Amino acid sequence: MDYTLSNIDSDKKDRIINAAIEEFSLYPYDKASTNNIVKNAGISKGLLFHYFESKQELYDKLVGFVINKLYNEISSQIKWDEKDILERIKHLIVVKMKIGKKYPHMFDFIIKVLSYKKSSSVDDVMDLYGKYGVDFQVILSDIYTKNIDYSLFRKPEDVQKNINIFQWTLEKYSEEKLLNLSETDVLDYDEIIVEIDEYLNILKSTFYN
Amino acid sequence: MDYTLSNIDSDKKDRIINAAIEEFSLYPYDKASTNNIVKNAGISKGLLFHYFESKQELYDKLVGFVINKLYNEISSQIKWDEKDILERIKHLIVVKMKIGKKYPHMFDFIIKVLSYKKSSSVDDVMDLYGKYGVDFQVILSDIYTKNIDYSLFRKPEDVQKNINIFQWTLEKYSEEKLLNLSETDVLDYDEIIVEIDEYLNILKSTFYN
DNA sequence: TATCCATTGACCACTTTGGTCTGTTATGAT
DNA sequence: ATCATAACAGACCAAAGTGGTCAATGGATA
Repeated sequence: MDYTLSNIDSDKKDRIINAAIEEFSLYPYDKASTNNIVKNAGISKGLLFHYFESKQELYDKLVGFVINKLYNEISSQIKWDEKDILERIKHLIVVKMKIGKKYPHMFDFIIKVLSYKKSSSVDDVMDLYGKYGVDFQVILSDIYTKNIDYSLFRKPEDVQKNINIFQWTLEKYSEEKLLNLSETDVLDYDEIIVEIDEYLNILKSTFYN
Repeated sequence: MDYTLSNIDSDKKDRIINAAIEEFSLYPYDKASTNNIVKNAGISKGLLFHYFESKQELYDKLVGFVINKLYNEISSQIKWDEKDILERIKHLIVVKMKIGKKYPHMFDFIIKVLSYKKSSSVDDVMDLYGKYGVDFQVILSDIYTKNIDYSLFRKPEDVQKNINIFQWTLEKYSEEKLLNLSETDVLDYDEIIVEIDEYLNILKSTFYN
């Protein structure tokens, strides 16, 4: 399976991918329109079906591409030697925001895919899902557990709930940040990290020793 | 304007409302299908257009009905004499969960409506939005500010961020609770309140004097 | 019996659907 | 220069879906 869709010219490829991701993240498979995709990608109907033999194949390849991309992006950027779970979460949030800025609908798309999980008829993609979808979710959970120093917490009996508070706080923070963003806005990550750090300090000073 | 849609038989009314809310919360106006609505409501096409003269009127009346319903439900159940913001938020969350259980898609629907805010051509509904949509958002903000005792906070300089942490934590909690719920499940509110109280205790003991 | 209105679903004109096909242009090897 | 092959366009197709209509039915009330 070709995760990169590399036989297509790079610029056009990005336009197709982005248009398709947007369409499939906006609407469920049946309501997603290939007409919209070609319109937004700025290509002809014929070309789309020259590259992909059907709407289904386009969708399947897209899932493969996106899961692969996210997996690589996240796993390569997480600092596994960081033992403080708050720093881990912060790092994940920033990575997610960066990806979300470049591919605005990638996360919506993959969340939809993983939650529906409706079996694809194409074996190749089920394999792919088994291979990467599972790994993808494993790595997400590893971030919160692997090599974490739980002795930092003031109250050992509340560790799980504390972690939830950490996670929920930072997730909502980034959601709201991305939500109030117009198309052309540029994210100032330094500024964001400063703001996140303020929350981190509050959380650390109250929940850690 | 008839907020109750009361000329329709109550049982059938609920089915139509729920089916329409679901369809409009799932898809944007153009992609929402009246065929789906009548199918899910278990009525004939003719009957829908007997009650509502067009798809647009159905949508407009629905917006009025839902905003009115939410406004009344929330404003009547909030305890305005409660000075602890955490208790306020907790109460709001529980109310939201109860509404979300009876009308599963009402909140998705209204969030979509309020965020798009695309001007309706029907004056009546713009008035309605001006009247209730604004009030609705005012009341939501009042919950977090009106008659709140801020002296409870340990660190006065962090009050706003602390409140954000409270809000985000409890919102995410309820979102996840409702998300992992199958259609037939019954919500045990006593149990939920116990669980929320555990979070409240943690937050109070760390952020309050 | 006559009136009335809720209710049905076949039906309409129109749009949109995924996909095809023929033709044209660009590329690049010989 | 030639020829093959790929890239690309867009008119076109049958099929499905769209919002909306309307004559017909059935049940209730007077």
